[in-house]
Amino acid sequence: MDTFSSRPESATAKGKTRPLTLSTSEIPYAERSEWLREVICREYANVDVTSPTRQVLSQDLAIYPFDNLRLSVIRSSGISLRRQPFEPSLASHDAYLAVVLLSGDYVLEQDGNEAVLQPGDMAIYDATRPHRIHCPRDFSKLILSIPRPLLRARMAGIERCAALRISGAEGVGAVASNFVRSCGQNADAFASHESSALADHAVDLVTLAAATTRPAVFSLSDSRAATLVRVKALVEKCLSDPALDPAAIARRTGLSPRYLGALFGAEGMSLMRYVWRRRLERCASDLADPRRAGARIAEIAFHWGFGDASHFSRAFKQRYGRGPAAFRRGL
Amino acid sequence: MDTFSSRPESATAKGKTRPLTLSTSEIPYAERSEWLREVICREYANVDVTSPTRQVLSQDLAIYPFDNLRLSVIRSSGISLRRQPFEPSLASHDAYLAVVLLSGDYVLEQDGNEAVLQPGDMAIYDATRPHRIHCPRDFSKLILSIPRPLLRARMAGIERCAALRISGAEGVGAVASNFVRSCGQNADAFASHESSALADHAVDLVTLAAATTRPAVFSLSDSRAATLVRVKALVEKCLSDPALDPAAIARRTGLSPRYLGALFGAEGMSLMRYVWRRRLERCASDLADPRRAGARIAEIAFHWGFGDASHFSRAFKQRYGRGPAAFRRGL
DNA sequence: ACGCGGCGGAACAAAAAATTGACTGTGACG
DNA sequence: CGTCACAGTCAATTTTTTGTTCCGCCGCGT
Repeated sequence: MDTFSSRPESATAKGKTRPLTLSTSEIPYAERSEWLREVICREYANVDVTSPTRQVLSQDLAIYPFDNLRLSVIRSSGISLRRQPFEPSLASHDAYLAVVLLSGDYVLEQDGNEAVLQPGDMAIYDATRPHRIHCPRDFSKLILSIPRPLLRARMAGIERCAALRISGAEGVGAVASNFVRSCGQNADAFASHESSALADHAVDLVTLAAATTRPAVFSLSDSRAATLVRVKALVEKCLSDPALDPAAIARRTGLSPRYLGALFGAEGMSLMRYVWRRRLERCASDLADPRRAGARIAEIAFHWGFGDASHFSRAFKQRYGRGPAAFRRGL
Repeated sequence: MDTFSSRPESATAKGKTRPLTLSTSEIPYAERSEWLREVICREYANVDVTSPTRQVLSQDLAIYPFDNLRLSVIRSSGISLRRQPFEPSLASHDAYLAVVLLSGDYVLEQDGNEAVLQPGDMAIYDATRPHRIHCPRDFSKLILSIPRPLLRARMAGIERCAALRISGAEGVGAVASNFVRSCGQNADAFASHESSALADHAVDLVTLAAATTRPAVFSLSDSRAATLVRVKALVEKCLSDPALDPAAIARRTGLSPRYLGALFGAEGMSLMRYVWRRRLERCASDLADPRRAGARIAEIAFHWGFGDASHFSRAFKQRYGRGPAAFRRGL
């Protein structure tokens, strides 16, 4: 278990995050292939590892915890990875991987799609389903591991995208790719609340770029799930409106209040309950945000649609165990 | 009205945004200064324009509408801008400007803060309040114009930050600076809904970086920060009074000397230390000013409240690395 | 060593804000 | 259609902030 060079640290006292670093450099040649397979299986997905050139494999990787995401910086010799149809998966691996190629060549195949990446390009694929990755020579890349629910919440049609290539040459793809690269370069210097904010932006930018690349896939309205996503997006926009009630949401979405109730009921939550939960989450996030350190608690509450400080205080304590003031001070 | 080269287009049918581009290249030398003043006043803020080197001014700018923001890409010869206290303002100019320096030198002063930028660095300032910008030679920059309400919604303490420098060398500042630069490079390719999403991210990142840079300013609560600003303004007025001591400031502000100390202590500086720094900066600015080339150094020092020339010389050397005379000769 | 002016700590009063408790309507869910 | 839980209100109570005064410390010039 401790063949590995350094240990993960979620966060030090100062709030800085420290990476888990791994390297083949200390591993005897004969064992590298097996060692690498174990590492990749443990950290990303169950795959077979082979060397396309029959040369000795080498790889260095640094994995930064990034709120719910993980950002990995990887330098590697040529390598081939393949995931077979029936590999079992750990729940913790139920994620999409967004890969940003820094140098070298990278070919990714999944579900009959083939993505050939140039340095700077990005690709998204589902780590839990069969895929093949082929890199004929030395290369380096970043990998952003995005838990499935997180991604699904922002992009309804995500299940339909396999090995989706996003050009890093221009437009939103370039911005997103650049952003992830900046994060990779500066990952040592982030405090934990910063990582968390940046992770949010990263997911958002990647999905935005994906949507731009493949508008067709995502507009196909599938069913209730798509509607739900739409409604949630609407709610998100209106959160700060104190006069937000089921009727208003119904009007703005063109659905009947009853149907809305049913939609959310299927998720085990009522519509208004969802709204309140989101509002509380926004407040909590503002309270934790140093940018808002000077703002009065009641102001934050009011800003997110609460009409009454005392009510807010109670609701908050109910959800987070401690009152808003306590929450702000000792996270 | 149509002295200008191309027209703004909010959005074409395809959703692409097109920049408004302006250039001095077609303007006769004699009219450039006036033309540039008009352009800057129309697009950004009412300022005076001068050439620090008495050379002919030249400037190219492209302004991209970016949802509620505007992103400008600017290349310019050396230039000095100054906004006076009582300039009237258009409502449309009620914005903060985030400037990202691409190349050259840039010195920005506002409310007693001085920001000296390296390429890659960022700074935020309030376009509606007095400020001075000094660029001794050719430079290029991006400007992100952020409407005040937009910024205020995300950052409680925004009113307090004047000429806030954000290092682009590392951490969140680097990510934010990079992001804005990416946006600038790809601004031609964005569809309007993309611009709008990116604008959101840009504001968020800039504020996040700002918060990281100056936690002290933001950890102050609103009212305390407001009194601090008030005190600083008072100090600014009295700088040249040699009999300015904590007691005098206390009397004039109606606060106790002790409280004043605590106020400045929160910013990591003591009251008199601040006064000194400001006096030195005023002296430095006078020393660099060709109009005062004839004034004796001691005269300048006395004028800004120093009582003793030798004391001044020592303090100056401590802050600026060289003595006042050397400073005046070669910057 | 001595006095002076500025600096920052502790104790404290007043004011403002946050939290709690008791009580009331209304919508959610069976 | 009844029950129940929970959003909202008002007043009482507790905690935090805002400033104050008093005091000792330190660096500086003599």
